[in-house]
Amino acid sequence: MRHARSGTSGSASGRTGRPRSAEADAAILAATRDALCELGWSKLTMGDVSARAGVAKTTLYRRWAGKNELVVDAVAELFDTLELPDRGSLEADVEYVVLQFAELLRRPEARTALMAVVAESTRDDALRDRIRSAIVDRQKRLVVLGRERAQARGELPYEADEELACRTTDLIFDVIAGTVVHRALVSAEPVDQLWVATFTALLMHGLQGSAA
Amino acid sequence: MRHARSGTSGSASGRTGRPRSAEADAAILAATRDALCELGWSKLTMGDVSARAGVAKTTLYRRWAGKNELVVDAVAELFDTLELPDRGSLEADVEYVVLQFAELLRRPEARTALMAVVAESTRDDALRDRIRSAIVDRQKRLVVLGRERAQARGELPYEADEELACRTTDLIFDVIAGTVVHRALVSAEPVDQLWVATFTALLMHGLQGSAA
Amino acid sequence: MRHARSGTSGSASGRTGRPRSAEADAAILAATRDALCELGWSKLTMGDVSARAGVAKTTLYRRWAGKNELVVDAVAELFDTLELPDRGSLEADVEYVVLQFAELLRRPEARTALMAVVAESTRDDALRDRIRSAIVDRQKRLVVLGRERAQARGELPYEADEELACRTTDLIFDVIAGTVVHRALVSAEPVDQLWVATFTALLMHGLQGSAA
Amino acid sequence: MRHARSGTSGSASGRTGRPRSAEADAAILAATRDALCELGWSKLTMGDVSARAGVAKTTLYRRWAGKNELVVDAVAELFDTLELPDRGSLEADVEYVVLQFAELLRRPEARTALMAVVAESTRDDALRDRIRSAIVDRQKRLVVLGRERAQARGELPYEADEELACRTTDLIFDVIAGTVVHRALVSAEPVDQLWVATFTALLMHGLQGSAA
DNA sequence: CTTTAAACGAGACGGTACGTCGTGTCTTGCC
DNA sequence: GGCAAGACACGACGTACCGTCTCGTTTAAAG
Repeated sequence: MRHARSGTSGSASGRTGRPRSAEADAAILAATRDALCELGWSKLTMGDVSARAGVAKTTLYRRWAGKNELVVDAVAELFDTLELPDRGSLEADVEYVVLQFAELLRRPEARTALMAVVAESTRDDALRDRIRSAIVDRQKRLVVLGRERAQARGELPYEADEELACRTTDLIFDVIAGTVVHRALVSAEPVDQLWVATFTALLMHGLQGSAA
Repeated sequence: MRHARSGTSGSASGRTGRPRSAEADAAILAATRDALCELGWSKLTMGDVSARAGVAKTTLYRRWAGKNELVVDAVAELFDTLELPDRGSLEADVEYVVLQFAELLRRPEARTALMAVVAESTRDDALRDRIRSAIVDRQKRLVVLGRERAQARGELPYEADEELACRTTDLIFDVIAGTVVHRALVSAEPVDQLWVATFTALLMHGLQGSAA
Repeated sequence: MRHARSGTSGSASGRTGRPRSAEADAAILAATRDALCELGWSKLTMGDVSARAGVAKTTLYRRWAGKNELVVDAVAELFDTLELPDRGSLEADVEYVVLQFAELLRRPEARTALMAVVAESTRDDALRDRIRSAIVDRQKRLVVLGRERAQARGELPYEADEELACRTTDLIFDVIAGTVVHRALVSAEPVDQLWVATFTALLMHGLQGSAA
Repeated sequence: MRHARSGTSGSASGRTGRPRSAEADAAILAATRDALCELGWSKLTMGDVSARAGVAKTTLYRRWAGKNELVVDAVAELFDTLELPDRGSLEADVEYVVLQFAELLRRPEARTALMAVVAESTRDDALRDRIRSAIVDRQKRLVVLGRERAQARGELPYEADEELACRTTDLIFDVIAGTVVHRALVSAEPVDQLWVATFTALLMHGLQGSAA
């Protein structure tokens, strides 16, 4: 997750020399989110972040290779706050996760950063991998969890074919995340209760029809 | 679409002085797409575009306010090439438009630019409107057209409630465009025949279920 | 004397584009001398000079390759103010030029800059040439002038051997300039009336003895 | 000569704790001269010196306050190698010392460092004193020695006025050192046999004339 | 022997300046 | 007036050193 000499991190990272400040890491990521809110992606500068964090620019570059990597880590922490409590039915679970995701996308730091790093990742394989591991794959867990619950409830059948199940999970993830992002950022229309209900209904019918 | 004195453009726009070169406009937009391919959004510069187009920087700024506006116009031309020939059934039409859109998103100039301008638009209302009018609303016609054909074929019922119809169109547009973009750029997985078929099936069931 | 496209300077320098600001040149050189006085050579920065001159850093670098070249030009203007009015005798002329040179070396901008650029020039041939042409060779004129006057007065014989005359001129120049600089900057002792008289006496005896 | 806790230096300086490494001192000064040769004054860095000496930066700063002080000590060791064997006459002694000094100034570490520290000393009184005690005053001994020998030989009269003798010594020192430095570094001309002979002749006539 | 305290290597740290690049504006002179 | 050329003020870039600090380790003399 960090630049150079990370990997093992912590205990045995390097035996000699002054150890890296853990406070600095936290301060930098928080400062990055602050700056994203105030300035947006394109006007965020490394110098500004370092100043907000009360840290030297070199300290920043020692840990992250650039703005892209820094922002991915900063917003990944936001995405990790998403949860999926059991709402009693698949439909309710879907509605809940859609609303929660939409709420996250109302936060200015998430709005401005998410599309920007994805845009950069189209020309930077390392960045794409970082986004995938730090954000995408971690959130897929919500879909997996919802599916398992629905299967336990008998709302969805168990899928014997492992690979098919995986493809379905990916598809559902892309449909939910993609549609919400498009609605919120591209169409720039509100993700309100009515829209969520309509979208969830469409998705439920789709799921049940496909599963049949 | 242009900066200052645009609208009518061309012949009678301003009475005195040398008229603006129409060749320059085309050259600039083409050069912008070239530069997007080679350099990507973040490394594309106004100076580089002007040099590629064989045009002075002032000429560029006389027409567009900045990089954002220029790139929106440049990629909008790409999106206008999308078409929807009648494939005989709603399902076939959907598959076709999904494939065509995915193909567009394989072009490097579209990949890198689309997400980037959307990211910028989260903090720039004028830019959001420009994107909406130059790209989003123009492509919504494909959904409307598909719907009308399906209704003519009897695959979908006519919707009396105008506003409901509009909301449904928007939803379908967000689902298709959002899902494909997410698959292609965020998940970074291929949009192949198998995936398209699965996605279309899900969508068809969703539509039929909701419409019932 | 300048960076790039100088040479012919002025009229036909470059036909097209905005011409370089002559005011900027003067402001930069003045700002450089100011900064040398206040900060000294080692704490003078290009950024500070550009700020004092009310000019962008790029404007500075467009004209000079670096601090060394800039400072040479800035102090060269100081050296050009040296004059040698006819004081009636060779001895008086020598005393006058020594005093005037010592006075120049009391100016903080000259003290700090002169030795520094010479130090740099030991590893930079281009800089050495620049110092030679902008400062050293221009001041040698004072020695030549003093010699001619002394010959006209009959204080010194005319030298038939051109090359010998040249070597003598160089030697006298090194003796006067070197000794005064060493006294003022290395020994850091005052160049007062008494010292000048003693030094001049030594020099006059040396000249007459050698010439005999 | 050193930073902190020097003065008394050596054995009883501080009673307890690990004593400073004498090897480190020598390695650092040697590394400094090496670096001066390779990089010159302005590109010499404390970090580089410490690396060459196989020593931590802290070890370096524990002994010297900065680059200036370090370099003064490093070149002072060079100057201490100058000697003045009895060549039989004042003239021969002068020629010898001039040649030896010129030879020292051909060494790149001396060329680049000498002028640089003098330049710095114009704004740093402590540095000027250090240069004076470590270099200037120590070399003045050569002039004093030459004078005493000449007096013993009867080439120069004994000077009763102590203060006048001292002023004369200083003047001769400034003339010799200043002229040679100016010839070698500012005029950047070779100090060859012919030039030395001419300069020495001038000086001898000057001395004899003044002494009369 | 231990203790004790400074020296030592390594390297992270907050700063400052570097020299370059991109932006958007301006000033020329030619069309 | 459009336009190419290019200078300009501004501000961010990523790097290099500065001199200080914080670690863990080593080393000699005092107890």
